[in-house]
Amino acid sequence: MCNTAAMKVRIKEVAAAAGVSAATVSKVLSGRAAYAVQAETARRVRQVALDLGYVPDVAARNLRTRQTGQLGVVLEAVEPSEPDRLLGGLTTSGAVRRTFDGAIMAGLSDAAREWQVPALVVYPGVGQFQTYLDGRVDGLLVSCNPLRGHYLLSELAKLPMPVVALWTEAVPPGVSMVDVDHQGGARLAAEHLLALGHTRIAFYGGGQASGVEHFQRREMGYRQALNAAGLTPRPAIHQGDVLVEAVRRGEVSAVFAETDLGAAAAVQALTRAGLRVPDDVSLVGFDDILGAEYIAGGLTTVYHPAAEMAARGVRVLLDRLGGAAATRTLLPTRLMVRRSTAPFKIRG
Amino acid sequence: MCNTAAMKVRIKEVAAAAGVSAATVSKVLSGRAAYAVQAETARRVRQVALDLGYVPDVAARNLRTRQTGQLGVVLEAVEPSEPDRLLGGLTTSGAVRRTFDGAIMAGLSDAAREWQVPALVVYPGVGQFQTYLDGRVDGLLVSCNPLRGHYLLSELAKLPMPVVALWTEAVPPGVSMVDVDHQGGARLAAEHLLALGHTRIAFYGGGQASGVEHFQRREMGYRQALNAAGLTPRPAIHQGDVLVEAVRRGEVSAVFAETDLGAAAAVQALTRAGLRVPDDVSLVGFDDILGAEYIAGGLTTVYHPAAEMAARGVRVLLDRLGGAAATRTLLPTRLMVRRSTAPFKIRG
DNA sequence: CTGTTAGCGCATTCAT
DNA sequence: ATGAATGCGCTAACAG
Repeated sequence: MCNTAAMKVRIKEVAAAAGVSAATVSKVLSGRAAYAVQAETARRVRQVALDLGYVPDVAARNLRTRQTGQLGVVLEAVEPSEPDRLLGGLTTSGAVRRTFDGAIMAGLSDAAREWQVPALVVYPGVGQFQTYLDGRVDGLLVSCNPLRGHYLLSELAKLPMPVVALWTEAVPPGVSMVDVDHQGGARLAAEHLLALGHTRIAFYGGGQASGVEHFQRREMGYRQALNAAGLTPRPAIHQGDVLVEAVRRGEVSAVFAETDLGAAAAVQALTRAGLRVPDDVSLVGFDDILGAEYIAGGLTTVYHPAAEMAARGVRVLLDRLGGAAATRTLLPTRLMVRRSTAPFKIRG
Repeated sequence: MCNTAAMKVRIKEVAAAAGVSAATVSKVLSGRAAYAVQAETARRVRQVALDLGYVPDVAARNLRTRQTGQLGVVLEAVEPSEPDRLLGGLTTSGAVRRTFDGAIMAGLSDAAREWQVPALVVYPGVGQFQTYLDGRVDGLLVSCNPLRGHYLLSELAKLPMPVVALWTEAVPPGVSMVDVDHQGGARLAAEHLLALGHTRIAFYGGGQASGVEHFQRREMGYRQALNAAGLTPRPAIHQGDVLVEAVRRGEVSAVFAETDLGAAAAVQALTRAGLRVPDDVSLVGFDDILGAEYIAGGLTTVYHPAAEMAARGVRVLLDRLGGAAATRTLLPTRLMVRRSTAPFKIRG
């Protein structure tokens, strides 16, 4: 039976209805055994609280206990009017990060549910970092913008609360970090192409020049795999027409694109030039974006565990709140083999 | 100068340092002119507060004022273990809604920033709807899952706080609603094809059977446009091979796909059958998803203003908190003409 | 115009 | 094992 009147019930009313004091109600509902309330009393209090639809007032509790159990979420992606910018040689927009943020929120929510976090608090503006001292949250999860995360992080690190950075490996001391293993994922992609017999493998993307940490790591992984196979990686290709020429000349039989969107752009350039994937050239992407199964009839790509990363971030933050030291975590990726890669064969 | 020690400063300390009472500090920082504090005193107080890095404690303020200024966000999409399901005849996964939720969060954040909402509160589990009575939020924004939104909404409508539903038109009385004009968008798509001279236009998707409100509206818009042109809409096509056959037989020269993902699937089926877009058949999608410019070399589609919808939701909720009545809003869409549509011509 | 007083609702002493 | 008293930090009402 729940009170359908929906008027808010106070602890005093529960106490009165149960014939005990407010203190006892508080003790019972705290759930802590240390308080030692008689079993029968506890049962009755719980029943009455349920009947009355009692929900403890969070503001009062937070004021009293000086903590909230709430975790703050800083989504840099949702900063105002992010200009379109060049990523991996491709013009993309805020849409990329919005997609990413959805996965982040899903992961955070799942983990919060699992670990009984009562609420996630999203501050709309990053604003003054002092804002985070308003007592709304006990700790902070920061989904970093690769292009700007570092300055913000160094500010947030000064706060007297634990901070966990997501999606970057470059964090100040004392800040925990959870990132996807971009380098390892890139290695997986390149090794897949090597295993198919390809030796002329190009990296298609913005390369080091883009200045994006993740993309640099992806390129490093690619180079690492080729080096390990005794091959000399060729310089990254940034433009579709250059790629087309290289394939035409037989200099390239397989391509690892920095991102799935980059792979889609590559497919478009190749297709317009009359080249086919995977018949004329094999192609691997990175991210496994929505729709990847429709790129080149099914893009082989590296799954990017964004939601899992966020979920892990919650766990890491809770551990820190429990007294653990700052940690560094790299999440493994997974190769999704589809139809855009094929064994190497001499072109006829 | 800001206090780098980051120890929390209380209102009393600000008051002492400024040589006034705590009440005066409160009045000054409230910003309300009604309190009439002497200009010089106010200036001094503000300066001291800044110097000391004073940030008012939210828990205390909320307890005293009995409100928080915070808006609750219910993202049904991020419920646990959403199973993959059939949407519009296509198997999609939580990835679809994650993408959507990212846009929602971006829109909410932008609007919250603009309208000075201090924080958005995301409850991890939908749980008991009574939970929302915990005093964390003054009102609720509900991003509805088209397949389950209605039951939850009817529960939330009972809460003694304003509720704004996003992404559904079917709301209980007293609940405000903001949705995208799916029907109008579909009309735009169909009218575009009609204007290009097409008369044999198919609807590709799950159709009424899918039970998804939005898709039903999209199909209705399509039928409306065809009827208005004096044409009789043919039954929706749900499967790629059926579509291929219809095109081959010349029964269909243009397709309006329920979603961009559906359009991508159509492209795949058509391409495999040797049919080309737009040479053999024109194609319009809906949603303008990330990567739409790479579908069929650039998919003509209807832009789905998810972020704008969310932003409007914030405004609507704030108005309700200000005393306004519940409202219903439909957001206009926009046709994105790219390269997948071409004028009708007899096939050679 | 400014200060004093009095709680908001709860969790925690410390008595009993 | 339970209850009375206390105060978390702030703002609203009132007095001066």
